[in-house]
Amino acid sequence: MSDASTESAASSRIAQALRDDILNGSIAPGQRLRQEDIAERLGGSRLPVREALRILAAEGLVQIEPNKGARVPLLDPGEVETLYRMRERLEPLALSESMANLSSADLAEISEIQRRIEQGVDVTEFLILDREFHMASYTGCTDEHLMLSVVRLWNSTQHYRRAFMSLTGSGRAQIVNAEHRLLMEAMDRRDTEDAELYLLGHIRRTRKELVRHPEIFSTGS
Amino acid sequence: MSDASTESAASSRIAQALRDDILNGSIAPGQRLRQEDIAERLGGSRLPVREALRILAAEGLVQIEPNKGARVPLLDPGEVETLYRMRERLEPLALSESMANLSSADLAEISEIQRRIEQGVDVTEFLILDREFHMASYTGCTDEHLMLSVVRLWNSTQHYRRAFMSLTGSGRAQIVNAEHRLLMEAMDRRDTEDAELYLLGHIRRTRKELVRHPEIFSTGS
DNA sequence: GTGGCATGAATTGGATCCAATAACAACCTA
DNA sequence: TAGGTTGTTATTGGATCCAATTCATGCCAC
Repeated sequence: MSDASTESAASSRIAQALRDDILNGSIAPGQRLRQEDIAERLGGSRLPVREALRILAAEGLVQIEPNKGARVPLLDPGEVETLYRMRERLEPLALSESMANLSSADLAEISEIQRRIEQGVDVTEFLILDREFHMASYTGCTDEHLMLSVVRLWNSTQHYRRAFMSLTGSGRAQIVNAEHRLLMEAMDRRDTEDAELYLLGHIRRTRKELVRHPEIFSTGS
Repeated sequence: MSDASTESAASSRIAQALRDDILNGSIAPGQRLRQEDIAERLGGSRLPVREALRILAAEGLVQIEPNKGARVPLLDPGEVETLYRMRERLEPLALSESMANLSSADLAEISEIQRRIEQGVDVTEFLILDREFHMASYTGCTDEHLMLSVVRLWNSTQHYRRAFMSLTGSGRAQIVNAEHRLLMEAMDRRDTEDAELYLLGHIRRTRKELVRHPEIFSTGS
């Protein structure tokens, strides 16, 4: 994103570049990541690349096998389903911790993101905005552990969310928009209980739809 | 070849040694970990130490600040409370995923662990056995992501669990034993719903007790 | 006496080189 | 011809050396 930032170390910079590549689909699940290639492509030696891979492994974006290198995890339907069940449990908690600290400006920001979602229907754009929408609703949650776990869950499932959206098209967008609006309305009312419930339903419905589309997980090889 | 097992790489070996030191309290929260010291103490150069620290950071056992080194996280009461709320949500899920796959031999093993808990009252021993008890109840959960999250939560809160047990003594042990027995009984009945509920109550009660003892978090400085 | 600043030492981050391990291929043998 | 074996190559893991950053100490000015 912001290439202007020379503020961070080389290791963080490489991690960020790889993270972007994995999340936007440039690097597909199952693909192997050779240290030397990355070092040459992104600049620097292999050492910061190794550290970057460790960072990404901590975020669930790659998995490292000793003496075998790093690759983007290739998940089976059962694993993704469990990740969604984890989201169903953790994200309502993050939302409840966030609610009390959300300013009306924050709520306006969330509303603005949703407005943009309802305009643009491009899949790539939707994935970005949908993530922004939910993350914006968690900005009031100050707990680092909880937010890190939530981000990990989003990262690990990002590819399958994109595959699902690419497959089903914009037909389901209406349902998502309705769910988002219900969630926003509860948040505007400062009703934490309702907000948690709508969020739970939103994630759970998505999980059930994902499970019904196993073709998303075909490796294509 | 002096040691029995040449099984693991130096980086994993160092990580394991540090993990043990942190979990058993040899390295206290807030303490800084200098790479050169560790390298000298455990053998090897600084490089595998750096990788080991990354591994531990992924598990929540240390936190790394750029150019400032690694230290064992020092949590405040609010953070620990949130970690326990996360446990309340995730561990019943892990238990439910586990239940179907537990053999009667597994249940017997759990029962045996609980039997040993009810004999020995030593704090150090209790912490080990209590962890074994719960982890044994999750052995049927095959999902790596979920189990890794659960282990992270146990790791991050280990020190405060020890401080709490050291403080309150064995008076509370009776309550824990009663809760464990209720949980075991539900598991023996293959009643997942009840088991989840007892587990939730067990964790939640512990959280509330922890919150009522803020002296656990005094740094001592 | 106190605050800011510069200089030094200590520590982390990165690059290059070397060793160990694993994937791969060609070969030989039954 | 099939299977095992052995040698080669590619890739990761580790050690040493050098640079960059941070922290502490002490000094000087006010």
